[in-house]
Amino acid sequence: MAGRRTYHHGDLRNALLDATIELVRERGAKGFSVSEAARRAGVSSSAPYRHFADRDALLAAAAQQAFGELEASFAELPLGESLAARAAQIVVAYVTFARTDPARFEIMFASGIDKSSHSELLETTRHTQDRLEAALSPFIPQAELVDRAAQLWSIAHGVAALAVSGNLHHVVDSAHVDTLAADAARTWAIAVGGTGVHAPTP
Amino acid sequence: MAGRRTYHHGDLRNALLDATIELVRERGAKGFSVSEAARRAGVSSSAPYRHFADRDALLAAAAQQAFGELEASFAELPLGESLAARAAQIVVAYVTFARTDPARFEIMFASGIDKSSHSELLETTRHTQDRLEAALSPFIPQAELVDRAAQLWSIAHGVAALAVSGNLHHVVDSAHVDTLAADAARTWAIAVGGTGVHAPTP
DNA sequence: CTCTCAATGTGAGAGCTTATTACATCGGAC
DNA sequence: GTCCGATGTAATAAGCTCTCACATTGAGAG
Repeated sequence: MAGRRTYHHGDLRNALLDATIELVRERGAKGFSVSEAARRAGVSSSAPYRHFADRDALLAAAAQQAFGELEASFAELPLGESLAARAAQIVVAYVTFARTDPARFEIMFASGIDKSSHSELLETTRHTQDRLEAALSPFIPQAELVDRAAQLWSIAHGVAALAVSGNLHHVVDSAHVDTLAADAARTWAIAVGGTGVHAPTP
Repeated sequence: MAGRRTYHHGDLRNALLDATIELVRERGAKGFSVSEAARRAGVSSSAPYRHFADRDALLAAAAQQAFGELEASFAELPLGESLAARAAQIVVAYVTFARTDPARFEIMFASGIDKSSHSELLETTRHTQDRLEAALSPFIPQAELVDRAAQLWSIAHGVAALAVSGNLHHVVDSAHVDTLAADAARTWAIAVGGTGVHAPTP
């Protein structure tokens, strides 16, 4: 793979994306460099610029891939029957995603890329948000839905970001993080949804 | 200030900290460079290394300053009489802090510095967390306190981080962000605290 | 089957950055 | 007044981003 024989790589774009995640895993987003990614893909340091406009574009593409994986993990959820159950599932899935491979999470949210200048990435996050709203919609009045979804996302994101960055110092093991996150979601859901199931929505 | 006459600057450390925040404000944490900070302080590019071990140390010092400012803004809160009131106040203060000057927030959480290798910074965040716990302690049983404080911090951090990074696309004005944040905090507090004032803890 | 061209990769290099090192300057302790 | 430690400078190595002219090749037109 590294020592190719042909002049053309064949799948450089994907090789670079793989190298990017691997590098962020090893050295953090800050330690990532286009040169090193090229080196690992076995091409010259200028080759990547045939596939990505600049360093940020490469990171943005990797971020987009990661968003896809997050959404995939949402798709596998059994989808509980009450708001509290769903909220807890979603938040735990989000936190698990972040903690299982912090590098992906770092690329998505802490690599310093300006989302507003990468429209396709903006589109992807918006899509993920739509999914979240869809999962909550049976339990929440239409008028509140968008804001409520944003709140739940905030809870998930807050726990994930603080846990990954090591700010929840008292939380030692991953089970504790999950418990904390699930409990926060359930607590929130109880007050939102009253009995847990919203009045039959049209 | 920039064009100094003396060989020695006199207050280079602080000048560099100021330049750092200013630079992050203008170009983001990624656009910050030690060279440019030195240039703005009117010294050579190697002078900063007399005051900070490396680029990260300078960012970490700026982050610590920002944590101090956050704590100061907490100190000014009137401290409501119910859990819901306090929770909402704290969360709104946190979100306001982040949105008023996103550069500070970016330095604190998204500049890529490894907190575990800057112990004094770790200490500072721990202290901020202690303050939060103290504010909630009258309303929450001792056994739950640490986790509950972490949850509230997560809510605040989640809203702030998502809002600052432009991920809450439907939230247009700052008033809406405040409302969303305050409502999330109150919702959470209602389920946590029952009537609002915790029963005398056993 | 050959020719050609657009896509893809290379090498060299400009201009930036971080960080180090030997040297210069200065203010305050003595 | 002298000296020394703290602070600033110049020069420089090494690495990074990104560009440009040039090399190579696969795939379609004829």
